[in-house]
Amino acid sequence: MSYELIEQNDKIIIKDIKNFEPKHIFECGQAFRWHVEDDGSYTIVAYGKILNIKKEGNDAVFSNTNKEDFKSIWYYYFDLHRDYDEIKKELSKDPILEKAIKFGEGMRILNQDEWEILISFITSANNMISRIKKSLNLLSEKYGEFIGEYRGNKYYSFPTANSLNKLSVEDIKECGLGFRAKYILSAANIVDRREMDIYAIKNMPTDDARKNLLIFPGVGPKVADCIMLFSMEKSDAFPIDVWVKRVMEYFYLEEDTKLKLIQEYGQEKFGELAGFAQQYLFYYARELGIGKKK
DNA sequence: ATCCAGGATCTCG
DNA sequence: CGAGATCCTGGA
Repeated sequence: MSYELIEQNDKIIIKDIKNFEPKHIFECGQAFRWHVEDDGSYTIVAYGKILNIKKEGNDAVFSNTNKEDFKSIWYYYFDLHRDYDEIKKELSKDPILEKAIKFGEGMRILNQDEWEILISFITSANNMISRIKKSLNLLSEKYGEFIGEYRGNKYYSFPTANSLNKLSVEDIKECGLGFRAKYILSAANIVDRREMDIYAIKNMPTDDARKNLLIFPGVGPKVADCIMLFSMEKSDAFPIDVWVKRVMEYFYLEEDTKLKLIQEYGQEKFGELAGFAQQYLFYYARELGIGKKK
C-alpha cells in the first residue's frame, strides 16, 4: 500500500486515505485504551506512546508523533500495510456483509501488543466495554509507568507481567475486576516466569495458537479468538460474543444455535477473512441493536 | 431495592 | 458429554 505522507510539526498526515475511520476502528470492541476528545478525535495509548488520531475530510491526521514512530509503530498498529479494498470486495459477495461493510466502512483490525490484549480480553469476560475500559485504565494508572499528559489527561503504559505478578488478588480486585482478578494474576505469573512465551504464539498456526492460549485460566474459546485476531494477525479467527451470536442467528442461522456451530459456520463461510467479517458484523449488530431481545 | 449485561468455569445428571 | 448455575459490579 502506498500513501501520500505529509509531516508537519508533531503531525503526520495521510492524504486521501480510504478505509480509515477512527470511530469504526475503536468502537468495534477490539481496543479499550482510547479516549474521545471534544473535537471527535481519539487519543490512544499503545506501545508506551500517546497518539491522537483525527479524520479531517479525507485525510487522517496523526498528532503527537513523528515520522520515526509513525513508521516503526503506527503504520503496523493501524494495519496500514493491508489492502482493505480487496477484503471488502471479497466479503461483499455476501449481501449481508455488503450491508455491514457500508455501516463500518472505515474499520481496520489493529495489531496490538499480545500481553496487553491477553489481559484486556480476560477482563472482557462477562463484562461490558465501559467497565473494561475503566478497569484497564485503573490498572495502568496504578501499576504502569507514567508516560505523559495530553490535552489535560494523564496517560500510563500498560503494566508489565512482572509488575502485576508482584501484586495480590486483592490489589487487582481494587480495579473493579471481580472474579477475573485471579485469572489476571495467574496470567501474570505464567508470563513473568516464562512458563509460556506469549510473543511466540503468533508464529504458530491458528489451531496451535488457540490451544496454547486456552491454557491460561480465564481464557475460553471467544477470548482466545480475540487475542489471536487483535494481536497475532490470525485473520481466520472468528470470536463469537453475544452480538455476533445475535447477528449470525438473525441473518444466517436460527435462534439458540450452539456457539460451536456458529463458529464452524463462520470459519467455513468466511475462511481467512472470518476475523474481518466478524468485526464488520459486530459493529453493524451493535449500532443497530440487531437481534437484541426487546 | 432488584434487575440486567456480559464469557469462563464448575457442577450435576 | 450437555445444560444450567455462578461469578462481579455499575448503572437503570
